[in-house]
Amino acid sequence: MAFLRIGEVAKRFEVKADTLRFYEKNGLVKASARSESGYRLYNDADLSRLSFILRAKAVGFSLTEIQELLSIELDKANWACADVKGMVDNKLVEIEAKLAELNRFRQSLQSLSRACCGGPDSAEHCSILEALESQHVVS
Amino acid sequence: MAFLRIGEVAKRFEVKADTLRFYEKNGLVKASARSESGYRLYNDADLSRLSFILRAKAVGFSLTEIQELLSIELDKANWACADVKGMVDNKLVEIEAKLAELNRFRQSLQSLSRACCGGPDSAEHCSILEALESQHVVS
DNA sequence: ATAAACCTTGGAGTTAAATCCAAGGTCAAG
DNA sequence: CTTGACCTTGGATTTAACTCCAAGGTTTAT
Repeated sequence: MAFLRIGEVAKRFEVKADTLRFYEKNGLVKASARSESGYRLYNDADLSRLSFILRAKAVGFSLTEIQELLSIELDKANWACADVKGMVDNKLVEIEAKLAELNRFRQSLQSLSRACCGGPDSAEHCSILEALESQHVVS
Repeated sequence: MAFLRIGEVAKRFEVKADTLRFYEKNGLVKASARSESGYRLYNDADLSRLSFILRAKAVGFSLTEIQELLSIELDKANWACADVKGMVDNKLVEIEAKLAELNRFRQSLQSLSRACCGGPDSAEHCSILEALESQHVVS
């Protein structure tokens, strides 16, 4: 169980040290120890918590939502399984929706990419909007 | 080709009229006509453009990125097919990555949901972090 | 013909999520 | 024993993306 200081952690996860302090201030990750001189020391558990946060952020969750998910972790004993399951299942629904939209978007861009000759000709006929309109679903 | 005023558009797309004016100010969608008295009038093309913007936003693109994609549309004649294809293919790579991450996240939450009894018992053993750790990929 | 519900503009305010700054303490290397 | 790279805190600033406000013009329903 090696301890890392904030700069090292920042480098590994490609975030600013300031961001880590910001996360700590907002109750997202807290270095579980301090050196004699007050330096933050992160252990493996801290790092997986951070990893979770960054991954959740990458898929579009806000810090508030992430905190909510992590709060389950904080005092598991005071949550009923049903609560946890409900919460997680809600997030799953959101994720499914995002996944569907993302797939749709990908399809559109793929069909555009295929339609586009890719050569030096004018892109007169490469229309993103046209490509997307084929999948259009507005009232 | 019916024209809609800003309030109607706002209602249909579930955004604020202010947001539409904001998008116009930032070069994202502009009502293609105005009434005698100066009211914005949106036509179908405007609406599909707006639809594109909102969908792109929903899958996590910033307004700047969206503007970039739409700028292709603006003066297609001055772009080579290769430029467009390159740009679109870049976005596709980003989308694939996001999709992969989202899938990974979903898997984790699913396995957590399955592991969680869902009953009234204490959630002592429902660990989001544990669930995610099984898929952990940090240096 | 007037109230209620729209719309206009310019500009100010808000929120989330950082990011930066200043003033100072710590630590390893030469 | 000092130089340079770290770290600390509190607080200010920035950026994106809205969101609101004030003062006033327009439309529509009664």
